[in-house]
Amino acid sequence: MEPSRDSLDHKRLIEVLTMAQVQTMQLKANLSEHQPSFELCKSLAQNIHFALNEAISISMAKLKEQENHLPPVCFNSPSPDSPVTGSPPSESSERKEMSKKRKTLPKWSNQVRVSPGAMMDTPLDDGYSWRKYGQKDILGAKYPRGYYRCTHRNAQGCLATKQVQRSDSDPSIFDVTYRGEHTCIHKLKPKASASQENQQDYLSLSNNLKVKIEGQDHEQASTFSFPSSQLTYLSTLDNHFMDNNYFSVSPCVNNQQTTESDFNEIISTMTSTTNSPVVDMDFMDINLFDPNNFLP
DNA sequence: GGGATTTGACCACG
DNA sequence: CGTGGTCAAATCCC
Repeated sequence: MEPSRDSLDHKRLIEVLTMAQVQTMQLKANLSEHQPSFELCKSLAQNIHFALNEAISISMAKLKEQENHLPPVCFNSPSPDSPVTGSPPSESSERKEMSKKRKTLPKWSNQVRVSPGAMMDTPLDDGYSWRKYGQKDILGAKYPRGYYRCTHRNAQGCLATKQVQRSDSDPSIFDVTYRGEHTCIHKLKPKASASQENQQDYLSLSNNLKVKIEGQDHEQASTFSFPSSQLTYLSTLDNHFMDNNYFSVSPCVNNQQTTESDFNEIISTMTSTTNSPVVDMDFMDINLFDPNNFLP
């Protein structure tokens, strides 16, 4: 039973808002710590901003949609194979029938920072079993890029692949780009059962894990971060293909003695300094990395 | 011996 | 034609 586009958008809206809420809790928790990580706060605030931006964008687009009685716009960008009734408006730009070979798979990337001491070549075990099928020196990059595909490609026809590249600026950061969704019946981590310690391993390895989802047709991208502490990433972001970014960690929320004012201050500061017209999709240009936007 | 990795060649795309 | 992604033979490792 195929859900309607409308319900998909609503679902997406809920996901995004849930995301914002989760990140907000994490931000609060972090601020209540003895030494709040500025980087973490910045990252969380940025993610919240993105999430809310997207939520507003969805809402406004839906509103416009209803006003104009236009066919629904779906914000669940992937799944290009789904035969959407209605003309795709993005087809105006004459793409010369992009050969069906590449570019058809959804793509998103993580930035994984491993703990500085552990300079392992395997940045982050994401729970899937990968098989390396290539390595390439990339122009301008200090380190080669590794190409991996799902081990079950032959057995189950799983087309998921990923690329891993070490950041040349910071060798402890790996840029992991996922492509395609896992169709394999996959057992999460053949190792130890999903014990708490094992999950703590994930945390220690992913000090700062960013997930960037990229649609194929538009440049719009959403970015979310996974902080090292109190990782409680609940949403599936886009359950079309986000399975392997699903980290379920015991929600060890800190004591909630955070002063609401501190938190609100940061948020208000952020929104006031980045008062962009939210609907525009170019919010990636917003200078969220200016520390002045976040300094208390 | 079987599966994973390495590595140069090949190919598609811009 | 250069670059990035994939193939596949050779090699490695258990």
